[in-house]
Amino acid sequence: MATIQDVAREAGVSTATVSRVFSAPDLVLEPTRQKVMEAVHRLGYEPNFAAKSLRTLRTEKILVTVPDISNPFFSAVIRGVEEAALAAGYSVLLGDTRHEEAREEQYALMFRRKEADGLIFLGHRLPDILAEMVAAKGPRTPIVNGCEFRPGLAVSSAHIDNERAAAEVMDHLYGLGHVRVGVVTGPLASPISSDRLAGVLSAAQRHGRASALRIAIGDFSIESGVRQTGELLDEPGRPTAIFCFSDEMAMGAMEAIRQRGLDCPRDISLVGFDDIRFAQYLHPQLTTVRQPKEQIGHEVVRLLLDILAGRSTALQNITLPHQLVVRNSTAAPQA
Amino acid sequence: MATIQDVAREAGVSTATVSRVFSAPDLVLEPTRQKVMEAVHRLGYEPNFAAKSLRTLRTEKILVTVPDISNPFFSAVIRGVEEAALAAGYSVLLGDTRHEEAREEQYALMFRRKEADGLIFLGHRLPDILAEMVAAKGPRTPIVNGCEFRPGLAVSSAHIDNERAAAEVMDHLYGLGHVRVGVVTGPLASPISSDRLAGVLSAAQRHGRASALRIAIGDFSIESGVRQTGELLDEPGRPTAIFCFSDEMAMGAMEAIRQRGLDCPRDISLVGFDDIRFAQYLHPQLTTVRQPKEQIGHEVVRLLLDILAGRSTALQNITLPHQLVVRNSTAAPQA
DNA sequence: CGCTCCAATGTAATCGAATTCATCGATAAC
DNA sequence: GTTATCGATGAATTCGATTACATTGGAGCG
Repeated sequence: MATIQDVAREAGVSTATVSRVFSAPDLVLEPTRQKVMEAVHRLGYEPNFAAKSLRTLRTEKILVTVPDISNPFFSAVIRGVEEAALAAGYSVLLGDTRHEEAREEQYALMFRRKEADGLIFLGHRLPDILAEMVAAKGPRTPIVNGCEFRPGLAVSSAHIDNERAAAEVMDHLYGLGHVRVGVVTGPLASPISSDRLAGVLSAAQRHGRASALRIAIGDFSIESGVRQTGELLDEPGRPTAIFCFSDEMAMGAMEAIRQRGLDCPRDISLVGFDDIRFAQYLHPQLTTVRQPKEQIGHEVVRLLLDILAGRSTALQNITLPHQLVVRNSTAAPQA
Repeated sequence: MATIQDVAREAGVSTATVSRVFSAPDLVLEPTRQKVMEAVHRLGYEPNFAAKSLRTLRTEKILVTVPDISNPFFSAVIRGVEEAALAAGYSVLLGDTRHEEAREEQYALMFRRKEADGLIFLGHRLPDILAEMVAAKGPRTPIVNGCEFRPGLAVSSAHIDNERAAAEVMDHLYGLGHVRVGVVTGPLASPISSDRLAGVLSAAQRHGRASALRIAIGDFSIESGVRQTGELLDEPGRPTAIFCFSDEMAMGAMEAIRQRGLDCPRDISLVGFDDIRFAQYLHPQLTTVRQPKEQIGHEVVRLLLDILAGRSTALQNITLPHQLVVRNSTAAPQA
């Protein structure tokens, strides 16, 4: 591969001029620029990334860690991230942490080695190494959280109001006349689950139905949806409605409902969360909470770019609008 | 951030020794190593990636381009890639090309700038820049193709026997007694579609049913599944079975079938392709062709690592086993 | 005509780690 | 006791691009 020296020699100019042709073309005379570009094409020159990065201390990369790429919710957020990043001239380094702390730490090290200019994490944990960086540099550390919001982390973030969204789901179900409602949460360690659960509880109390509430703890997977919903359905005083904290668990819930010879929504109403793109093609079409997935991706990148450009000084925790999408999986309970 | 010089000074040794502590620990005496490591921890030193990369000409990264990450089939393959890459000390740079040539070229340039040691592309197109590299360096170019196989590209690859898999699907349908079969393909520009179509045609001819075959061209999306299946169902001489070249299109097909008041599998049998993890949770559970998604990811990384390590000299086009998974969406046609 | 100023370009230092070659001291061999 | 050998470490070069600073030549002005 040709280097900048080769191009300079070929074009009969200095390396500085060649460099300027790329980074500040208006500083160089048109005929010179042409000469250089010809040499560039003749040699098939492409600037060496490592050299450039070493000199400028910039990588033009954003590291994004995600608990599970195969989850359609996250892949939609990532699409948004990629889109916004690319538009700003950054590319995306993707890390699937598989919910494992060891992997999260591995990617944290990559970031510390300066393999990326900024870090976006879509989970709820911040590895110690990064927490130290945040403690040291404050809100100007180029680390941003997406989808979740944990005030203690002291990083900017973009997310929906999970508590309110969950309360709205419960309002919808109680409004239809349901009394006994079963809820399948995600792991309660994540704010995404605990916030939603808080919304569920407050709505239940407001409606005077707290004692008829049944809670099961899932892990956002289809399989846990099958299992936990199954348990809720098999208890005495079967609920007439199930609220799962993810669409995937709701898919599992549908299976559990069918396995018991029940019908959704006739016997059991079902609500999911996220509005992944498959939700409207399930049968019955799933009532769920739409998260602005791409928009979360865009916002999170915007927050990060503001930090990188030195434009932002204070933390920003952005709440984006969600929407309860009522489809065919919810109905009034049978008389 | 501390540099290797800082560590050397702190530990009272030369930079060479510090460097050796990391890259060749057995060349340095234990007490020295300890001294260095203490300094490393005291300063929180982490080698600068760009500097290392500039010197060694290696990035320890693999660039993976994929037509669409939000497609569960691809995200499963990517998981396999990530797993194998990480195990070998590489990290994954992910590029979502969204089926757009412009983006494919953008990532091709990244590769040429040496931002990654190797490239895995999961689509069917190889940008010109890369084709030139392959032409120049031959089979030792660290570029590998996954999922698809186009002999003309002259790169190693891992994939299933799409033609045979499609033929097996048709055998299954004809075996159940179906005569009029509708097929929804993907874009025929990709071998993945054209190979499967070849399998469909040969099976149809073998069974003497070629004239009862109806072909519609989709684009692998749910929406195109709804649309194309709809058209097939509305034609005179409605097929009794539909074979979609992806599970997502089959989800769309289910919707089209329901929209017309028909029942799957009673009125229409349905077969998908890929066996994404949602396939078994659809209702009815989807009969489909299982691709060894993670394994494709593993193999493709293995092929690439062989090239990078100089172990392989010739092209390798690896065919992995697929499996027809018969579930509830296929049945004998009504009498 | 001589001086200043500026635009265009060149020279050379620099980024941080890896690595070649040199050095030093200790041990082994004769 | 001298010298070859080897193991551990250091000094200095290198990777390829960016950029501060230096240089050159021509335009503009008095």
